[in-house]
Amino acid sequence: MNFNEKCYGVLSKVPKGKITTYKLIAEALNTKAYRAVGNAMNKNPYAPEVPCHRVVNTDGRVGGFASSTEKKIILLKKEGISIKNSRIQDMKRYLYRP
DNA sequence: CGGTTGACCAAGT
DNA sequence: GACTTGGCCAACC
Repeated sequence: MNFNEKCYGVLSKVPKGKITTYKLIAEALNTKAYRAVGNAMNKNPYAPEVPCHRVVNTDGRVGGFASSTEKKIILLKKEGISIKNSRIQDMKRYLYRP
């Protein structure tokens, strides 16, 4: 099992309507490679299976997305998360921590 | 094997 | 708030 698969494994546990952060994923894997986690998401071969759009930055920013940040925001809004100016509103409310 | 790159983070200005 | 700096770790030349 390589690093990326572990990331996908953790991410797939995030329920719909909630979000998590790159840092939390790294912590769940018992490592500090939040940056490498971002790389893993960018590749994301398990596209529909792994909801990579539910991963945001620790400071409440949405972060990036392979297609476009806008697309990510739309998806999150559809899940019931309010976003303003690429930032999560009330992130604590939606945050899912392992 | 070293250097660069990123969907990052924390602390400083 | 916004922007900069230094640090971090895996993947890829």
